[in-house]
Amino acid sequence: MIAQHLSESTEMYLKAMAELSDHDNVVAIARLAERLSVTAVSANEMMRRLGEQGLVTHTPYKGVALTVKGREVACNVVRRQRLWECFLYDHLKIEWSQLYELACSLEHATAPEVTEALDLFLGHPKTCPRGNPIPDADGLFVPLSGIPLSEVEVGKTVRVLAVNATAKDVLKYLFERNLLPGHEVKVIEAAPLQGPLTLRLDGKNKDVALGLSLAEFVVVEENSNQ
Amino acid sequence: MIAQHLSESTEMYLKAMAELSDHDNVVAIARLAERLSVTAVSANEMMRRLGEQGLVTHTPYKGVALTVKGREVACNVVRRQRLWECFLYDHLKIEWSQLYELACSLEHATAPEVTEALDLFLGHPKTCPRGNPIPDADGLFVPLSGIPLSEVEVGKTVRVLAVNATAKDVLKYLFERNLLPGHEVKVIEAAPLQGPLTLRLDGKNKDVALGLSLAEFVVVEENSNQ
DNA sequence: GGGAATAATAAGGTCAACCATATATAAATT
DNA sequence: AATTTATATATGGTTGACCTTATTATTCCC
Repeated sequence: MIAQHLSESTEMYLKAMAELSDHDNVVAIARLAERLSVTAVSANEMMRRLGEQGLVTHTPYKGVALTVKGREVACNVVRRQRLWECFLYDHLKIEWSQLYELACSLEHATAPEVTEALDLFLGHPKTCPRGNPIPDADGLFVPLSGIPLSEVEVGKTVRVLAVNATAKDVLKYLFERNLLPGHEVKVIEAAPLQGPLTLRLDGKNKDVALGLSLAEFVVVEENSNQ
Repeated sequence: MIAQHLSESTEMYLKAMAELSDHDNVVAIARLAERLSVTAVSANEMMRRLGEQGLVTHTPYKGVALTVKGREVACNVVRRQRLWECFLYDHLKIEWSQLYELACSLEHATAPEVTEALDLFLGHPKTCPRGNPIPDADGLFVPLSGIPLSEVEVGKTVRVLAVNATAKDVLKYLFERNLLPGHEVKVIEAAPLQGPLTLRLDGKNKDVALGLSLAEFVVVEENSNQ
């Protein structure tokens, strides 16, 4: 199968689908539109086009899903994205909260030979600085087996596996509070009515309040200690 | 002056102008169109648009020239291009003849903070693997003081300073014949009627024939020995 | 079962960057 | 000076990816 060049727009839609799809792989077009900051009409049009290209399937009133071919492309886009994040962070010392955005521009301009040479240069990294797995050249990767911090029971202590946010301001906010892969978080309290969590980081004294919708972005390991 | 994002197309036009302009800085629109593989009509349209943005000036029937602002942008594009060439060659071990093309895609997707971090990472290189100078963050660089190999007198021995070609096949051809920066070339013979040059490389026995228009791409130092 | 919310489609518009064809104008050459 | 050649402009068309404003269809929930 010859990989003709797909537009930046196409790659962004496919990547967003891969990032948003859970269990059944289906994504509501409205969610996609939201993530990509376009109108629902535009997203619908795009889905028709991608459908014609055999990259997605659309079940009206249900949502869209990646085809095998679509998933292949999406994984490759994610691969490029996360490899660039590694490079920008480890070698260029770019600020953590800017990684996603800056790597995103580069990913669409990266030829296969550059992707593979970069992977080799970086020593075949398994995860990006945000903690997410990097698909290999065949699109394979070990999915994160964690749960959102928002679902952790009060009193438990867990370790952060990854941060799934993409927006720069959200990343900056989490970075400033040290909610980064590898850090330990104890859930001290969960305020009622979707109120914020109170967290204790790395056993330190100072506690941190975190809104529930922000806590959804933070993926932590499921099995806690004590 | 706030640097709003210019389109890839705009950057390519400005870069081509910087690469094609000689002495008086003026480029014929037909040359530009040729280099960018678009029709003269398209190039004319684009020059009107760039003129409105204050990036170029167009003197009808004479040609176009970069304004100060346009030159600033162009130098920055060239800077990004050549820094990426260094990275791709020195660190990713990408094939020499592919450097221009692959770096070209990346250059348009490179934010200022990445450019500067890359420059630092690379140790502020002065030239790219093709031998061309890399403008600094202010757009300053020492222009090459060389002449095309096509203009060297028969019998003289010169050193290659840079290769100005951009097309992959041309670069591959020159690479295979070792016409690379740093190598020594003796012009053995120049065939009449725009015929090819006969060259001796690095004092080796085997001679190389090179068409005149190809020899124009090879920039060599002016002052020869013997 | 009926209405509210959500989703899809239809119709028409914009914008950048291309294209072709035709005509007008300046420059260069004889 | 006249012709050829190069350059410029006018006109109209295309494509991808957006947009808005209806209108229609479906699903969900009381």
